[in-house]
Amino acid sequence: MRYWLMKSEPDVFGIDHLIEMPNQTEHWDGIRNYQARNFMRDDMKIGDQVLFYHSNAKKIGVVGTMEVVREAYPDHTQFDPNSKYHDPKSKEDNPRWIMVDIKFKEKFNDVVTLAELKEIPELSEMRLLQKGNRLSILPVEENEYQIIVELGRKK
DNA sequence: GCCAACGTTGGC
DNA sequence: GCCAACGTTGGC
Repeated sequence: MRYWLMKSEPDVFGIDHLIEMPNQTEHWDGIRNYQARNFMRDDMKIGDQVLFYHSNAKKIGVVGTMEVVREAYPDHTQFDPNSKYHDPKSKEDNPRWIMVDIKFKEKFNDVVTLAELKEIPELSEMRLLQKGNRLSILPVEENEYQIIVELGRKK
């Protein structure tokens, strides 16, 4: 089993949106970065555990956890001319972009903020905290995942 | 709103 | 293949 962190802007799709979805499950569409896509396509498996991260928010940080419930399949928004994620270069018979399905697991009482994460020595190697990181999907080490979930549950 | 740090595009 | 110009992400 692997561990991941996935970013989303709460104004667009936050953890509360996920909680309100049918079966508390939603497809993670709109990924248009090749590295992030490759993580989803090649390495993300059913049962993988995921930290839900709010970016561009009043309170930036990890807000809860989710689980992968469906592995990579084509992201339909790439073929929709009305979608902001429309990609005219992507062909139906050879889709460029894919997505996975994610199910809600747990919401912390409060955000484990980015500032807090930066202060924890054990997390100093986290990819999330490295300079210049902009990937919206990142692998997380098991111990890093455990530390963050423990912090969240104490909130 | 600013801007650093990327990633992508396209001319050559 | 190089690289300038442009676009995006995301923290502050």
